[in-house]
Amino acid sequence: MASAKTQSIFKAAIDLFSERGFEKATMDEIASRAHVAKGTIYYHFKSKEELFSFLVQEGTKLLHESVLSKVNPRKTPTEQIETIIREQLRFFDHYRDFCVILLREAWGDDVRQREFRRMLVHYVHAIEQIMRAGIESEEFLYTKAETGAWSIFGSISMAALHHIFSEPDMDLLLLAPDLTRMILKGMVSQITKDAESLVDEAPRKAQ
Amino acid sequence: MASAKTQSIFKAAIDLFSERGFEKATMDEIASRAHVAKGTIYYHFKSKEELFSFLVQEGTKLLHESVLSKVNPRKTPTEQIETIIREQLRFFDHYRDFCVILLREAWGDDVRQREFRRMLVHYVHAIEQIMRAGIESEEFLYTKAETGAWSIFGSISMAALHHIFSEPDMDLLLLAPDLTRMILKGMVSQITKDAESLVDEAPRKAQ
Amino acid sequence: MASAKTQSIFKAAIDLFSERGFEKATMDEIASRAHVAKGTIYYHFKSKEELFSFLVQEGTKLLHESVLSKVNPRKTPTEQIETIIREQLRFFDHYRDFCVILLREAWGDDVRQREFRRMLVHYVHAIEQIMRAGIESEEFLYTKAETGAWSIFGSISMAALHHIFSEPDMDLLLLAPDLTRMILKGMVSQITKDAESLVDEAPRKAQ
Amino acid sequence: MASAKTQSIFKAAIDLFSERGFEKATMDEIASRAHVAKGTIYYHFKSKEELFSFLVQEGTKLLHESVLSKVNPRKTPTEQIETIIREQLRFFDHYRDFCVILLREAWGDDVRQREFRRMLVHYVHAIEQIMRAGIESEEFLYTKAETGAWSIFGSISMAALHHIFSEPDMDLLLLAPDLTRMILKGMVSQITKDAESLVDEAPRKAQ
DNA sequence: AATGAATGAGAGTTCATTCAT
DNA sequence: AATGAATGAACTCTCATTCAT
Repeated sequence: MASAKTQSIFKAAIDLFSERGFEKATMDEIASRAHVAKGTIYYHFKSKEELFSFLVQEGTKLLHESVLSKVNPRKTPTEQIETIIREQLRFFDHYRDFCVILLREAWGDDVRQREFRRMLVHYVHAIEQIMRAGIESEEFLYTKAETGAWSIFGSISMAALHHIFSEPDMDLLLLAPDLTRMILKGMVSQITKDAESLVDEAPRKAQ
Repeated sequence: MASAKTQSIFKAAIDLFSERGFEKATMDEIASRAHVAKGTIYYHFKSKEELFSFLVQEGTKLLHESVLSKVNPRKTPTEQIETIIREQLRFFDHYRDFCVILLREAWGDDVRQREFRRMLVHYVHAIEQIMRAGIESEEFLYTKAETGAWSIFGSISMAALHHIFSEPDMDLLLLAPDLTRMILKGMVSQITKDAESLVDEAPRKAQ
Repeated sequence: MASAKTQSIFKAAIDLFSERGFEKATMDEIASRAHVAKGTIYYHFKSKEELFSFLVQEGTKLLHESVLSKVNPRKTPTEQIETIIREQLRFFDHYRDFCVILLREAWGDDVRQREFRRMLVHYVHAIEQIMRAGIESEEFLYTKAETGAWSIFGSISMAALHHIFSEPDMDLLLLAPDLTRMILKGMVSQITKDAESLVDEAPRKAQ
Repeated sequence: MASAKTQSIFKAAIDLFSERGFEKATMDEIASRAHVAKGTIYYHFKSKEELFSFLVQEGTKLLHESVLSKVNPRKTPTEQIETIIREQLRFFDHYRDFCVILLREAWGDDVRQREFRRMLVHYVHAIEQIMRAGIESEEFLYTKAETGAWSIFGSISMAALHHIFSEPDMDLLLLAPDLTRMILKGMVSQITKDAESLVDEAPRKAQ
């Protein structure tokens, strides 16, 4: 599972799936970038789909671990969310290729895409749990936790994705302060916040 | 530009690009779903890329118009953002196929993808302008407008995308209240907000 | 179904399937011998299997028609069998390639092979019917008709097949007198026949 | 030549060549069914062709011995033929896999197939000799011995082959009485035989 | 303005064979 | 004597594009 060849195939595959997308990445090019013969890939992975699946599984597992292992469950939900934002940015910064794959290849009805979404859902669930705890303790405003979690995930991911393409040399961690503030405190400043009634307080029991 | 044939090719193409993605959608299937001969598509569009580009251009133009025409520039930035959230959700709800294409096909280095991003950037710029106005008038907390705009766009888009795949029958507009509250007021409730110092107030001049 | 291209693909396919067998015949070579591009074959036939099936169907249909149309149902079973031997040899002589395919590719558990056998069984059934009629009228010695029919088919086919490979220039029809005599009158001469009791008379009702 | 490994490779190869045919049987599957590593096969056999040739040689040698050792040269040609029919059926019943290989893989222009036919010809020659003796002694009707021998071989083989696929559980020896009668006495009953002149008496010297 | 038969470069995959251990 | 990871040539099949009609 971690021979030198397997490793180098793995690396080349991430590279190329990120660069060209699943469909346009070719096994020929993966092989040549991994400095192995094409047959060697098929000796280690049953098919292109399986290579991709393996990579996605390892990737999301790593995302899950990298981010959530940093979250201290004894801290407040607010602090936990703040950690998630920071660590997810750090992960995306480190694994830019995987980040691109993640946000591009998860949407569709292929088996591979469904499976990918399942792994992603698993990660977002963790955010959802923190939200629920915060709502329970009234530290957070009431929100449908599922929507909230995906909103947070989208906020971080899209900001990261945009910067990966528009400013490739930028350190994505620089986005953390702004994203944290926006996600936790919202856009509207204190001063005007009380006055407005645009946003209805959601009933605490509706869900 | 809008003959009956062109229209039906257009519809079929959106359908299939959304269903299968750019690479897996075939001209054969587009032709058959549009009830025209394959040659006919090439009579109207130079290539698959061009068909896709045309579709992306019309789509983002429509997104731009559908959403921004509803924004009243004489209202407050807060109200404008609220309108954008609602109208973007309405648009995504109406054009789910395009929404999927948008979020899946924009990321990569192909000409087609770059062009797609340029159109998208144009749309997000409009959000950015509103942010800047709000920050200027101190109605909004200070944030790097670019990051903020993409964060908002990501928040709405990802929540929508998730629900498109997990609850296909749901009316996406139902996400509006939660998203609006999260984006404008943030997650943290009033009570605890003052106490915490986790989120540093960003210096007003840094950008 | 009978365009010039389809015809030439058909011819080339028979040629090559006979020359190399189903597995070793390549679509590339079939295409080049048919003077069409490889894609053209796939435009007309879904797959190599389907091309083969089509060819087998046409071939066995032709065998069936060529041989059985010559059989006069008002003549005696003996005469009918004699016709079948002669006409099957004529067919094999004319379509040597198909003859080789027939006897080589029908045995196995692939869908293609099962289907092939079904067509073959259909042909041998016709021989079986004649046998049954002859047995009924006591013109023929009692024999299990199924076994008898396959015995006749095997006798003709194997003799033909052997000569196709060992004496490619020989007219297979020259085999007709010997085969007819052997099949109808057996090997043993009149003189000795009565004396021997080796072959038990089969009970007329056993089947 | 007969180590435990060689034996088990041999068995697995017969199995798979019969099940899938020469081309579709893979060395991987043969190795795995023989419970040896793939390299081991190549240690014992130079190539797939050679493995097949070895197997064919052993098989036809066994056929030759199994059948002809039962033929008593002091008995009449009629009795000898009767023995051959019975014993060939017994052999085919016992080695069904080899029987299928025999009748499927012998026809073609590959070296392997030519060699196979040479072995087969050797066996059929033995039948031919008996025929010649019978013709000489006027116990048999005059027939071109070569044609007659292949006719007999085809008759037995095709009947066996058909039943192997259509009634896998049947004992092939049950075919012996019918085949013996057909081959020795022919289809036509005594009563009508004299009357008919359809089958010309072949001139005794033509060959 | 519209067609669809024809194309061929290029994709994913298989597998007999080799060879260092 | 035996192994199995590695190879790459060769295979089937796909599909955007062309062009004569």
